[in-house]
Amino acid sequence: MTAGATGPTRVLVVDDEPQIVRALRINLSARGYQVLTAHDGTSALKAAAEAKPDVVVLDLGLPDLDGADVIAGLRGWSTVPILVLSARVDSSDKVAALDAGADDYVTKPFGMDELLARLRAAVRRSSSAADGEQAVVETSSFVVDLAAKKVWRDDGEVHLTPTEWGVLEVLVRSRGRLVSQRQLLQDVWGPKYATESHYLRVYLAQLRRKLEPEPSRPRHLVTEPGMGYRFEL
Amino acid sequence: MTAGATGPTRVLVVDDEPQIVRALRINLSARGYQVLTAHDGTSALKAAAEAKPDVVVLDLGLPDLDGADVIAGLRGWSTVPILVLSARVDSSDKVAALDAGADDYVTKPFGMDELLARLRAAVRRSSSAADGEQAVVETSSFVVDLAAKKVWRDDGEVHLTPTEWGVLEVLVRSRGRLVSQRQLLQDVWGPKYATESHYLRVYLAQLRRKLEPEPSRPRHLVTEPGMGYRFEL
DNA sequence: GGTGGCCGTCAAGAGTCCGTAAGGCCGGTC
DNA sequence: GACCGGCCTTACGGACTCTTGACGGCCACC
Repeated sequence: MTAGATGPTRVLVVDDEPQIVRALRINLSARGYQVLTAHDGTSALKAAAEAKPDVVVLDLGLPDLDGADVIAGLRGWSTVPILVLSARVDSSDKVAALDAGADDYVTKPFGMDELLARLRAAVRRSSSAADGEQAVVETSSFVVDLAAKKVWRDDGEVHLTPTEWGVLEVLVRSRGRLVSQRQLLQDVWGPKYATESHYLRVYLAQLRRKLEPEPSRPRHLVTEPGMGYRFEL
Repeated sequence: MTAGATGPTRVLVVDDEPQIVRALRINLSARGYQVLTAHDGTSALKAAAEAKPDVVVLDLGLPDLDGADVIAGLRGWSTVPILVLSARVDSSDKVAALDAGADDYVTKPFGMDELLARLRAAVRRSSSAADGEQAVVETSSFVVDLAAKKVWRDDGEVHLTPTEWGVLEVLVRSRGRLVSQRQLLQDVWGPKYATESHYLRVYLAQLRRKLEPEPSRPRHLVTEPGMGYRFEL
């Protein structure tokens, strides 16, 4: 549940050893991450500023800048999670990096499984922290705030019942995509109700009456006959 | 979930080896942390619910519960940083713990310097995430000072009982957003009370009587039937 | 042209949830 | 030992919501 903008998680990999970069790129891409790379501290700072990655994997042994300087350079304007990679096992190096603002420290050689798990942990933390900020979806006739659980129309706030919310939330969360009746029923009413498609007719009608400008000709809560329902902006 | 502002950082140390507990207690206390301890998973969950520590140091080799269960038990209601301590170096253990919701993983034997640095990093993250909150919140009919734990109305200071304050604090901290009954109960009474929703009816009524101009027609402490409660400015 | 499936609409009873008030229990204080 | 404040529990009336059934329109297929 990354904040606001959907899409793949962007990882900036900073290392001057091509083998490491290559191994990380392969493993991360295979798991659906979008991978950006930099080979020295200067270009890393530049890339971070331009691409705004969701997490940074940073090797400390860079040719141009000291590792602590790179961390400081990032921390000056960003709270992006930084996962430090280093060949140095000395604890004073770890302490220095962590106190400079790194989020985690992994020593080379590292297990790819462990690195990926630590990466997941770092991303999970930062996304849940930023949660509740950008959960607002806007259409031409109404506005949905998923975090606050509120809906507005031009003429003011609209009150929804819990079940109405359940249905709307599932649809809005997969905006644009088709949601099957079965899926919708299971998410809102539970697995036992997967075939009670009558419920959907009742509640979709209710939502349209409250939200659509012309309830009989819905533009945002659309029926796909025989398949399911779709929320369109 | 980090407690307001003041006071020393509270660390909950969970380990069944007295030597480790003792070493951590000495080192942490010397650096100004307030140390709580538990020697098994059950009492750890209980202590966490009651004392609301700012960070948890958790050994995985506990006598009663599996480490993953302890993590899951905490993550069910809290986002407190969890730093796992373990003798197992196998990477699958690390992956399991991190994916269960742990924030960091340190293998025994560990360097105290490194552990402290990782602890600082974990605390720094969670406190900066909770940062940017205003300590004083003002509505049209009363004023709440979260740091001082005080409330005023036009006609002077209002005395709240500890439980009343707990409820109000959770609601004010997520102002505007809906707080589910479950969330509210878990934050104020602890995870075991997640279904005792009649507590909320009683205490919300009490708060309204003390704070709302028209207790029977609340404007700031609003009920969303079937879903939860919401604090509005 | 008929028929059956699928969807939308409406209405009513059953059931759930909420607000309110009052009483008992416990621990602290004088 | 009596008092008191705070917390938990219980009961009840009322409002709202969910569920359910019936009916009509639309379309595709026979």
